[in-house]
Amino acid sequence: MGTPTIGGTRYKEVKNAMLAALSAQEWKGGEAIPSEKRLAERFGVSIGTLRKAIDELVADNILVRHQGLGTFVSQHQRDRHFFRFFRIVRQDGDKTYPTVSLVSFRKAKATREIAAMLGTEPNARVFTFVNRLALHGETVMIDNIAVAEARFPGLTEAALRERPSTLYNFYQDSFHINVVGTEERLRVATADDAESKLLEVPHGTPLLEVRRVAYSYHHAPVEVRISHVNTARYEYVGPSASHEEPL
Amino acid sequence: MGTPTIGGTRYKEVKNAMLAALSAQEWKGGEAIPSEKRLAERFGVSIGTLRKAIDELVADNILVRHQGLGTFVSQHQRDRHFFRFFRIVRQDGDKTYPTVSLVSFRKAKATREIAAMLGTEPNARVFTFVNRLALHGETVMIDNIAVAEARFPGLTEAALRERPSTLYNFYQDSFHINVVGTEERLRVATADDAESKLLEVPHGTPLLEVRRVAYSYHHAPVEVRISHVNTARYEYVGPSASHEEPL
DNA sequence: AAGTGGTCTAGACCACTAC
DNA sequence: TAGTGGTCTAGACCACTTA
Repeated sequence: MGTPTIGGTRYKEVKNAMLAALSAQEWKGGEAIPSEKRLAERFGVSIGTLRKAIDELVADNILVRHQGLGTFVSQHQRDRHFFRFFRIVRQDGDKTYPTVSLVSFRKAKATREIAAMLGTEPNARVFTFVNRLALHGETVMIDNIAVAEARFPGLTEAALRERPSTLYNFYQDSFHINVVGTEERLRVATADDAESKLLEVPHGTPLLEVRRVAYSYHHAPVEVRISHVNTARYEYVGPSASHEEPL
Repeated sequence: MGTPTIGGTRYKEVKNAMLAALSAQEWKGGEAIPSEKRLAERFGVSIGTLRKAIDELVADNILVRHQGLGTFVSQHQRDRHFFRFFRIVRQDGDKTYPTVSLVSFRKAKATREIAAMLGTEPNARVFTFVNRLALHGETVMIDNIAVAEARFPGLTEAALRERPSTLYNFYQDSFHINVVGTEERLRVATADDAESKLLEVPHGTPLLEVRRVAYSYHHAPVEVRISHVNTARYEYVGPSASHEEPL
């Protein structure tokens, strides 16, 4: 193979070559990639080795296999792994999809903090917008979101408002950016004026703050999101740290 | 093989047989299991198939491989995956091991809620104890812990106090119980009288509440823990939802 | 040097999906 | 029926650890 990246082993080389192809949008979100046999020939490895590379990409949630159908570039929402990124559930455990509405949208310069998290230069231009999320008809969560203008050229309030699906799906379809992972930090914060109105709680009510950075391939930062959650009736589901299937 | 559990495929059967051997304490925490060659012969499968079973057990954090040395039953603390279970870090990202001190210990009947989480019958006898955790010399977190008496026969305050290592390591060494996964729910709570004294904050100060159930093999509940964290200078690190290694 | 896990091969057969 | 991924084999050679 062309060894686009030097990896210690054959299958890592194959994995990196496939990540490169994904970054170059040779295969786009939702599309099927070539069959294992064809890819094995293309990269000059046996099917077993090719499978090991794909195994890791599947473990990373970058690809999805469907027996008898093919292997596909992960798509958000449609793949029902929506709740991997949306972790707020009712305290009785009930999971529902949130109703999202856009509260504000503007262009701005990144604060030092946001720039650092986005990995851009300080003062880079960013789009910032605020979403209100409701569950069971009740506003539960306010998201403050920032993305780099350079990565989302031509993003408009109208496009955001009219997106047919989830935000990460919109990033994928309209900007060919695949969110494949996130990192989150949680702490307690309090409701400011705007939030107390939207959430219908008194000013200063303690809220759960979730600071998230979303990443694409190669851990490249895509989006920064600071969420404030009213946990009176809802809560955040943390990591499960085990994948053992029930018998 | 003896098919102790019916699994659709050979490697799942092998995996279940190995889980059974682990539950039966044939291989104990920290010990090496037999070599791949020997295990392949024992279960009557090829090495490749045996490896696939072990692959999953490693992915579940139940086994750990060391090239040239062997495959071992996961040990807490010693394996440095301590921070998989301890998720509180300073807001600047600094990670340190907590200093733990036992505040109280007693036998009691489980509340309905605790019994449900522990999977015991209502009113089952439990041990409940409280730990105070300090980071950088500052008390940051109070843990309220409950375990079933039936699973921890003869547990005493002295044994707890004198344990040489982490709690989960103590469970492993003294009761042969391996914690392999957790589930956590987070919300905002407030400091009660006892907590406000220990954490040196005013009564009613909002705290981050983490409700955790720890599981052993086959998702069997082992321990329930309700933690209250002062997030003024510390925070909770959430799931990362991606395992892609940096290049 | 001997023993371990890590990688890799070149197939085989099965189960599922679409036509 | 043809094409796909899912499982499985029976080896080979390499890299690492211990002695």
